[in-house]
Amino acid sequence: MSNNKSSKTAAKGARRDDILRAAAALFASKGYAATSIRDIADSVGLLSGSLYYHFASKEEILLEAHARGVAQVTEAVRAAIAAHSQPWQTITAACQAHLSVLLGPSPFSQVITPQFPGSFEGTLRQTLLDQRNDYEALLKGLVADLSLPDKVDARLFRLALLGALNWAQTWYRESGPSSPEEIANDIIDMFRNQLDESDSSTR
Amino acid sequence: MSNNKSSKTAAKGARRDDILRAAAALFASKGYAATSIRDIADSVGLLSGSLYYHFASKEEILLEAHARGVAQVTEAVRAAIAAHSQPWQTITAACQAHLSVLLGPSPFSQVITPQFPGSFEGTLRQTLLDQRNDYEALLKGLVADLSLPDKVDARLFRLALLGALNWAQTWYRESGPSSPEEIANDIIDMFRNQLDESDSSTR
DNA sequence: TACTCAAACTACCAAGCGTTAGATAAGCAC
DNA sequence: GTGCTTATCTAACGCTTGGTAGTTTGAGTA
Repeated sequence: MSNNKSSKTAAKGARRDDILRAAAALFASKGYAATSIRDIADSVGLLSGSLYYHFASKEEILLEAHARGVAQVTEAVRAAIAAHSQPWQTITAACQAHLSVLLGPSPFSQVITPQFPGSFEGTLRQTLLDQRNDYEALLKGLVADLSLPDKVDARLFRLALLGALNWAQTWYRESGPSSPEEIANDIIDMFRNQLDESDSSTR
Repeated sequence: MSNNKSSKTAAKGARRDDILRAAAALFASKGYAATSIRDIADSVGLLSGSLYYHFASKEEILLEAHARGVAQVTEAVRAAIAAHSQPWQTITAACQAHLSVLLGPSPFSQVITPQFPGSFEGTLRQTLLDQRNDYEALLKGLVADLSLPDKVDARLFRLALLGALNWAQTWYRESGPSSPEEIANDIIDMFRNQLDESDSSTR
């Protein structure tokens, strides 16, 4: 029965997913080093040894969770970009997508930022960096399209914007007054007006 | 001999200082959870048990290192503020001081940011938050003095600015093209011009 | 009914963890 | 020089860590 096979596959995928999801949530809230393999197993209702049927190591869990987080953000931003053509509208939509995934319910995207600071070493560190590279390149392109005035350094603009956005992970509460999209929009506004004196037609 | 006593006190203080310094550097680079008491002892040339002559626990080391970091930044910013009176000049000087300490050689200030994300629980978490509160209040005052236009939310302005600045910890390299002061200055510029159409006299 | 196999469990390992207690050696005080 | 203090080392404690090996379970297949 093909139905059988597919449900089995789905079930297996679901288990992996559960584990990754639980691990991502724990990594995001306590940090990677402070999260034990037993914490993860507990939170998904298994015993510690059982995780090694699904994953080869703790590192593998981190890498896959991180990859999913990056993929989710990238996808959302790609979709947002595709829906616009005017550069400032495009980057605004991209920032909204970025922040709404980052502050949204998915535990994967929350793994991305706080872990980063260089806390890791060697191969692990490099793999994490590689996973981000495509996304960084995407953002670079968006900033380049803005054709900023010469006096504004595009690199610093991108880094400052990204910092302002990502920092929201530190203080954002779902119960607060603004949605992620509103926050992203307001932040973009702060970065904008002085830069486009000659091109405020779309505002 | 009073000389004797003072040199003794100084020596003791110096040891504590060495340990805190080494611990702060390790916490900043590997994270608190991933840093063992033996790592700290090794890096200062002692054995693990000996640290407990100087500190009661690993947590105490973190708390004191964190407090020193916050104190260093606060002091630098206070001094910068005192030297100016015009609001935008004042906040610019404050941001320069903030960033130059944060990206400077002191390991203490580097403990402040990356550790934060909520990674800690209970009393420890609250104590860390309390240590930051005074500094946050200081910044709030600076932003309030700017008398921003009504359409700009002062809270979001402060958080976005702080995010843009602090994010530099992620990407700043001493070998890069800009100094912390230049970076802070350029970031403030990005946030500024659109906000003071009526008050650009000091630019 | 017997076989297969995914998916879990049980039980353990060696290493490392934070922390403690007691011994030791040097320096100052009387 | 005897005694107190400071700063360290030695050695161990109980516990947790990431990881492994072997066993059991239960459902699907022949």
